Amino acid sequence: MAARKDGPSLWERLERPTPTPRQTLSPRRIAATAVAVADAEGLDAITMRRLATELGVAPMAAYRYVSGKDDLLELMVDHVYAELELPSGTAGWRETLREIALSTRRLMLRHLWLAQLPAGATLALTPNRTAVSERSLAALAEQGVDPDTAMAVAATVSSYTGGMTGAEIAMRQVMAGQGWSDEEEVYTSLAPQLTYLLDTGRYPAFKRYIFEGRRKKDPDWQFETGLEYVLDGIAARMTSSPPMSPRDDAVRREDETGRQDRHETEGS
Amino acid sequence: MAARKDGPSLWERLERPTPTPRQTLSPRRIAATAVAVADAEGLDAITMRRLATELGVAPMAAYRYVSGKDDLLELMVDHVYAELELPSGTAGWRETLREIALSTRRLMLRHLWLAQLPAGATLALTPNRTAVSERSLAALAEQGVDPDTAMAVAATVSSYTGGMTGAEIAMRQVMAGQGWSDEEEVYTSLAPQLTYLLDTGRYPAFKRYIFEGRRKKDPDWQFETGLEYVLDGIAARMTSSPPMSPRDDAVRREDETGRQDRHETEGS
DNA sequence: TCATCTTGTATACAACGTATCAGTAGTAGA
DNA sequence: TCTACTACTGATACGTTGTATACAAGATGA
Repeated sequence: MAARKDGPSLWERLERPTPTPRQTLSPRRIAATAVAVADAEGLDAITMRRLATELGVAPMAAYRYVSGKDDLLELMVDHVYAELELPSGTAGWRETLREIALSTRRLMLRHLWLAQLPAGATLALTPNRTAVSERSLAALAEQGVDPDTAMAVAATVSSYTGGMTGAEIAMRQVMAGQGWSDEEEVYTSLAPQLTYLLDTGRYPAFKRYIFEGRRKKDPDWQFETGLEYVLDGIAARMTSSPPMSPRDDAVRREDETGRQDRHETEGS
Repeated sequence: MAARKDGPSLWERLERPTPTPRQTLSPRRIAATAVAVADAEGLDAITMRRLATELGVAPMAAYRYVSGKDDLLELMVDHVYAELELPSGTAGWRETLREIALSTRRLMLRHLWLAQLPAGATLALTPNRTAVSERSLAALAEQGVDPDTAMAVAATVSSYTGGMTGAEIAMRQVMAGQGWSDEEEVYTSLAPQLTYLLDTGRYPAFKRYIFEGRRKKDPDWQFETGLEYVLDGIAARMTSSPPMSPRDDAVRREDETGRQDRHETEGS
């Protein structure tokens, strides 16, 4: 502490690892690194300190770019939503919404930690997430659907998608933690909690599904079945009540919208 | 440290506050207390220490009853699901599923922290949560729906319900944090984040909703509209493909099922 | 050359979840 | 009535976490 104001000696200077090329950090790099860690080890591995070591930087360094951990999580969400491939644009509303739903599910399965986020964080209004909503709303507006209905429809599909996929991921992780195989010895190697529940006899219909369900191991079928229900229900209303003010001039062309020229956080 | 083995003196004994009536704790009391705190101050207020002081007990005391904080959260979830009023049983599947969805939404709005839980915890298989699934599955089985389809239907509705209500709660909290009033000065007092997004011009359909949406402040309408879509879509499939093996003997009566004689965590 | 801005670093702290162990009130045998 | 036992609660402590604050070193512009 004595030689503080004298500056470092020559030897100290020589020993200093690298003259730290400035600007080693950026929101992009931070997001990409955090996402890589979360993909590999789950959301619990995301720690400001862990992130710092992964970036090769002091624990507090990232705070120049994110105001705190919540910010970091938002950044991560936006970063991965840039991956989501949006349908090209000429298909009808139904095909558009369907493809967005399937893409979203694939995205969540690729980044399981998305399902571990508190419900609020998943819904944060980040640029790339908003682009997805925009695509859905635009497809509906093009059909002449009024804004309120369009939002209700889009919210319905995306709620279904998020909820269903979240449940699928939770189930997967329980099964992985339990070391289940792929076959039908479900009951014998059941999680103790579940065994207890079923044996109370209070859940016969649930039990029947566990024993007799054939599609238990087919999450694709489950997801797509439910998705068709939802889309069918929407379609019924769309055709029964004729579209209001089709080609309203307030409906912008969406060629100019969407994802080209995206926000900072992009690519991977 | 000297008089350790002599035991407390008479005066010490007299001074001891209460001779601690045994069994001050129980899972019920723990759950009820934790729920009360979370209801009043949000999930972040739930701390093992805070819980302990609220119970008037040492920080580690609760660990005799829950193995850790995750356990505590599960206990809380189960505790509040005991509140959920299940439909009485004679209505058709559609009315049953509809009422369960509405009840679930009301429950979540009463306990906003349910939406803050990581997606996995909300789906934990607790007795009272399973009772809700059971009720849906039973209503469908009674109609002769096979177990796989019944589960797909039930999962669809509950995914929709959880996702939609979670989004509603997140929105509410953003609005509350921003101090919005009830009227149409939406854009001027908009959250800065949202203002920025809209001004990029990349989200015209989204922007149109913000400016022209009439039902923005009507979450009941939004929820029920989407719910009808979902139920309509299910109904279409149910009638088009005739039920298989109606009154199959594997379909138990559900008079005996459901929620009477519930698990430990009950009431409030 | 010097002041200023930017960017990463060092240190520190309060709060958290929880392991461990000690104490103590009730119960059961003698 | 005494003693041993058991079930429960309390105290203490440790490692980790998010983050406030103050500082230093490279970059920049006069």
